[in-house]
Amino acid sequence: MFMAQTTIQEIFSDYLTKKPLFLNKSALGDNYLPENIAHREEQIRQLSIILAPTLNQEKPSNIFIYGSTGTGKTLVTKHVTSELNKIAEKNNIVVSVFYVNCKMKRVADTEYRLLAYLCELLGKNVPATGLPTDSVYKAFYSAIEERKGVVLLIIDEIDALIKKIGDDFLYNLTRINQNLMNVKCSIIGISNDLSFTDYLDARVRSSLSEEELIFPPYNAMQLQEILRERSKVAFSADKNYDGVIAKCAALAAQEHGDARRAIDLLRVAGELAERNGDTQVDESHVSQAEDKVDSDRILDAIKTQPKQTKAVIYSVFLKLKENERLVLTGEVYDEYKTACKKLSLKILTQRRFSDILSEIDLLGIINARIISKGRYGRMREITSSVSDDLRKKVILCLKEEFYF
DNA sequence: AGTCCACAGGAAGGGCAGGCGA
DNA sequence: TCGCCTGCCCTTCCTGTGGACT
Repeated sequence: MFMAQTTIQEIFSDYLTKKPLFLNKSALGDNYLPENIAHREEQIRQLSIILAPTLNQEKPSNIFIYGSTGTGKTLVTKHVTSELNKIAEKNNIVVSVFYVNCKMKRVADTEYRLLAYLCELLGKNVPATGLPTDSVYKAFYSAIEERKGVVLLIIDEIDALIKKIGDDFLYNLTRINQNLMNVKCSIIGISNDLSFTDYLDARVRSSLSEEELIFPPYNAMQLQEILRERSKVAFSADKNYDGVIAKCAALAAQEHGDARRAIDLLRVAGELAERNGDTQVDESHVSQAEDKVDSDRILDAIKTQPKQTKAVIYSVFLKLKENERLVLTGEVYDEYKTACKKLSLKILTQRRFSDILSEIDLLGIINARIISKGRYGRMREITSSVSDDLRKKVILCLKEEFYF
């Protein structure tokens, strides 16, 4: 007991006396808005031009923004709209900006939930279930109407939502101004999927993408510059981080120039160094960070899933461990049934099971493709999109959660 | 050319939790 | 409180399908 206490005291006093690696870790966080956004000058300029009529109380065009993950779409949009807000406020112009991310599970992943969430943002509470959708629309319209002036709705990861619920919702949104008297409402849709508009009805497509902006991926040099800017704020100034930054940038550039990944790598490398008690971040920390960033993302995604989905993931991974490379739908369903019996969980039908497989495919946890084995049937061929180590970790993690 | 497998995935509907108005 | 409505999750029933086999 006494030993333990000294150890705790040692840890805490060590922490206090040691010079911290991080000065301001939030500069490497998800919600950090830097003052200068490097290599996005053109996109910022274009977006500002499109949104400028707002300041005359005119409705700006609806905008569609494309680009793969970590190309600065959300950041630029938030930056430009917040600048717009500042100027509007200074000149007593009424502009309201609302941001929703459709990937938020059980918050904005159906038409009803998204509308309910928007109502909440607009200051009107709508119950989580029970109301007909058209009355939620009415609540939404009246909440917007109270705003006056111009309302900008930023809908992030809109491709994920539309693939799930179809484009009727977008059709209603594009006609929103017909239902509004005092307010002009514009939509800024953000999509990771460049071919997303293929899914849309022609009418929706033309009215939603009155303007289009494309965000190209960053190259390694650009990523380095971004990281250098951030590291100036995040870390103590007396150390040299060039090697570390170069490595983070190179790794992220391989993954279609994803700046978020580069920043995550740098942050996690710093955290690992700090935890080890090292005084300097070096390239070995980045290598460790690479594994950790991937596994944390997948583990987080899995932890927030409902029980049945977890059981399906568990069965897939367990079967993959046996079969090494790939598994087929039928095999996994059998494994799933066994797992459910063990867990005294209700066994869902193959139909529902098939839908859950599609969902975890969309989450990027597995890769499934439909193959035909001739007279031996048509089925999904499932491979893992995560490393063996991580798969083992997930199995252990779920075992712990399920108590066996 | 026709058959047949083992599913994929669409359509319809049931049960449940929860809201609303009378 | 009650009857009726809704969205969500799920089941049941069904049609469609690519290609090995006959």
